[in-house]
Formats: sequence, structure tokens, C-alpha cells
Amino acid sequence: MHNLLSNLKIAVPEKIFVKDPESSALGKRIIEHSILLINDLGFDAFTFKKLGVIIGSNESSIYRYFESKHKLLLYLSSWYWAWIEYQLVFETHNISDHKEKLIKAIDIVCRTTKEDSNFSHINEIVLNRIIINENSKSFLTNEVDKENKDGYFIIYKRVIQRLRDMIIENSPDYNFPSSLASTIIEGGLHQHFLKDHFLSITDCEGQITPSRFFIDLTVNTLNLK
Amino acid sequence: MHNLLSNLKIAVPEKIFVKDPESSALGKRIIEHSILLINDLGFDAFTFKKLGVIIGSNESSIYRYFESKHKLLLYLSSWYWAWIEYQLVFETHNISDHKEKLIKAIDIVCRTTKEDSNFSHINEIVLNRIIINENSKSFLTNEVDKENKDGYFIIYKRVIQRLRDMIIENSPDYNFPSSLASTIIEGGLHQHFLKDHFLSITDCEGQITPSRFFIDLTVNTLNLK
DNA sequence: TCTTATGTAATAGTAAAACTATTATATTTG
DNA sequence: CAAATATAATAGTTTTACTATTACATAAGA
Repeated sequence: MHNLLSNLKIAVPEKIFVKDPESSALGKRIIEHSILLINDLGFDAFTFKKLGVIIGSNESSIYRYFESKHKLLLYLSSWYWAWIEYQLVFETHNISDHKEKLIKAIDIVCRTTKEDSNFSHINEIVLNRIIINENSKSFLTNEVDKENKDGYFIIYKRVIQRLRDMIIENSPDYNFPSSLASTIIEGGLHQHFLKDHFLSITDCEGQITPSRFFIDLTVNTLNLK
Repeated sequence: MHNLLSNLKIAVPEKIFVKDPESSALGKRIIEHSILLINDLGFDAFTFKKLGVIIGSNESSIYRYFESKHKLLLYLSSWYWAWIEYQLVFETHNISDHKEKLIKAIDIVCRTTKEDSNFSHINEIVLNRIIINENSKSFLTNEVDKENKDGYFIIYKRVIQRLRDMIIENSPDYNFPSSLASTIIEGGLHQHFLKDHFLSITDCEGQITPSRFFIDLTVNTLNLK
């Protein structure tokens, strides 16, 4: 998979960036180190100025690639979900059993990233941590409807719809396939957050993972045999 | 219920504010109009300066009550969950049937607020909208562990634990009562957000409410007869 | 009633963040 | 090799978030 991924360019909606960060060495450094710095400082305390110092480049040069730090977050989020979608398609396409396929899919969207591909400048382990902590901030804004119309969230929505389709494949009569799919995906991230910060309101810890919880939830709800 | 509520002071952890906004007319105006203004502008664009203009008071006076806009959000969040907790206790305490009680509880935490109590300076309908859009931002910060230690989230956690206890009452052997409770509460807010902004990834619309979805999910998962 | 204490709010800031206009330096290409 | 273009740096501005200090108002005690 890693070899395949290195030859595959993850496609992000064009309007998100001013200049494609994949198109230059500086652009790649911006992506690489923004992930590390957002992880260290949190998105709120992260600034282009601080990033500039780290990559030995000027703040204003970064504005040549992204018009705001919010757009940069949208880019990272889109990249992440495109990468999840890739795994979803790749790792489930040859599973013929519907139930097995759905279980695999839930595991993919809920699991913690444990290996960095080492082929790109993007550290997927750290990016996964950022998504857990910051993904909601990409859409919890006053501009969400405009940005949605501009297509900034299509990849994220497509992942949810793929999961929804697998739910329907298992239970054509179930009334809430879209809501269940979106609950699994946001809930998966949320349970990871709780296990790191609010242990008293989650059961996830050690062997009990968000994946296991949501697989159990789905199998029972859909009454899969 | 409304009459009772008007005589009942919603208790918020003391360390959240510098000076109790309930203790003065200005404090109440700050709360009243911050809710309306955050709803209009979104939390990110909301500033103490803009609030000051609206309440005809100076920006710095607001700092006498809250040391930052983040602390104000924590206050509003705590107030909201205390108010939900009140409804949870009041509306379920005389229901003896465990299943019926749990269903009522899920409805309370997931339903849309439709009536303003009109007894306090707080507009609960608008506050409910703010919580849907902004609640996550109260804990998705780099300071979450410190603030959690300082008790800023106890009311929120207590509501989840009350729901968890009702789940255990119904299914003592279920393995994930805390995760299910936290999923219902965060998921309920999220499904409301989706119905307002991302209709393609939710089934909630019109008659199909987040409450119905999560009641169905819980009854099926726990296999309640 | 006068003085002191205290609560409340306004003035006038500062520091940092977010973003922009302009200029300089590479690099490409015809 | 000159013109065009891509790329990046300098040096700003504006806005936000927050603070230090002063002023005013009310209340309490002697």
C-alpha cells in the first residue's frame, strides 16, 4: 500500500489553495511543518509567523500558498479524508461478504494511524492526531454554507457516503444509514479525544478501541447475523 | 417547569468567571447579549469590543466579569448543561419503567429547544443554537487538561454520566455505556448541525429528528424489549 | 455628615495575530 | 541573452485580545 500511495497524488479541491503546495519545495515544507506545529501548539495558537520561523521562510511567503490559516486547515482535512478514502476503497474492494466489508470499513475510519508512510512529506500519524483535535473547527464556522457550496468538504462527505452505502448494502430497510455513517465517523474521532482527555465519559482505553465500540454498535443496531 | 426554573439559580463553577454575572445588571446584560451576538457572528468573529457597543458599555468592563471570550463560552456551556441536567432530573424522576425513562432522557438531550422560558435574561432557544455550533470549541483546545482539572467541565460530564447510569439500569452487561452516552450527546448536537448545513450526510429532516435516530439506535443496540 | 472603603466602569493604552503592498531575486523560456 | 514569470523577502497596516491606570458612584462606619 505504501508503495502505491507514494506514486498516487492525493487530490484536494483546487480552490482551497492559492498555489498548490505540492508544486514546490517550499510548499511541501509548509505542509510538512504545519502539521507538526499545529500538533504542538494547537490550531488556535498556531500562526504563519511561527511556522515561518521554523521553515526558515517569511510569513508572507506562506500567504502565497494559503490565504489564511483556516484554508490551510481545510487543506489538511481534505488531504486526510482523501487518504482515508483511498484506504477504504483499497482495503475493502476485494471483500465480497457485506458484513465483513462493513466491519473492515468501520475499523478503517475509526482506527488510530500507527504508521507513517515515510514516502511523502506528510506524517500521517501526527495528521491523524490533528484531525482528532481540530477537524470540527474546519466546518464549525459562520462561513460553512458558502464553503460547502465551494466544494471544500466534498471528500469528507464522500467518505461518509461510501460508509452509508455499505450500511445500506447490509440493511436496505434501515431508516438512518446516513446519520449512522456520520455518527460513526465523527463519533470515532470524538471517542479518541475522550480517551486522551476525558476518561470518565468513555469506555475506550487499551483493548477497548473506538473501532470496537462502533463495530459492536453497528452490528447490534442493524442486527447483522 | 418554567415557574420552578425562575426561582432556581443555575450553578456554574465559580472559577469560570472573575465576577459572577448574575450579581449585577451589567453582568446579566453581558450574558443576555453575548448569546445573541455569538449566534449572529459566530464565536470566532465575536469580540468583547463588539459586545460592548451593543450593551452600551465599555469593552474593559466586560473583562471585569470574564478574563477572556473563551471563559465566557465555558460559562454559557456550563449554564446550558446545568439547565439540561435540571430537565433530565425533573422530567424523568417519576418514571419507574427503565426503558421509558431512558427514552425520555435521550429525547431531552437531543431535542431542539423550542420555547424560551421568558423568566430569565437567557434565551434558551438561541443558547441551544450556540451549543450546537460552538460547544466543541469549549474543549477542543490545548488547555483542555488544565481546564478539566480546574473543574470547568464537571456539569457536562455529569449529564453524560446520568445518561450512562440509565443505560446501565437497562443493560447491566452492556460493555460500552459511557461511550454510548457520550456518543448520544455529542452526536445529537452534530446531527442538528448536519441538518442545518450538510443534508447529504444525515437522515434528520422534518419528522426524522436526532432524538428519533438515537432512540432507535439505543433501543436496538441494547436490544430493549 | 464626613471620611473611608469598595464596587463599577471608562480611558488609554500594549502585544500579538492576521493579512497586504511593494520590492527584490531567481528561474524559465522564446 | 533578454524578457517574462515565478518565487520569496521586507516592511508595513489593521484588528483582536487583553491590561494598567484612573475616575466615578455608592455604601458603610465613626
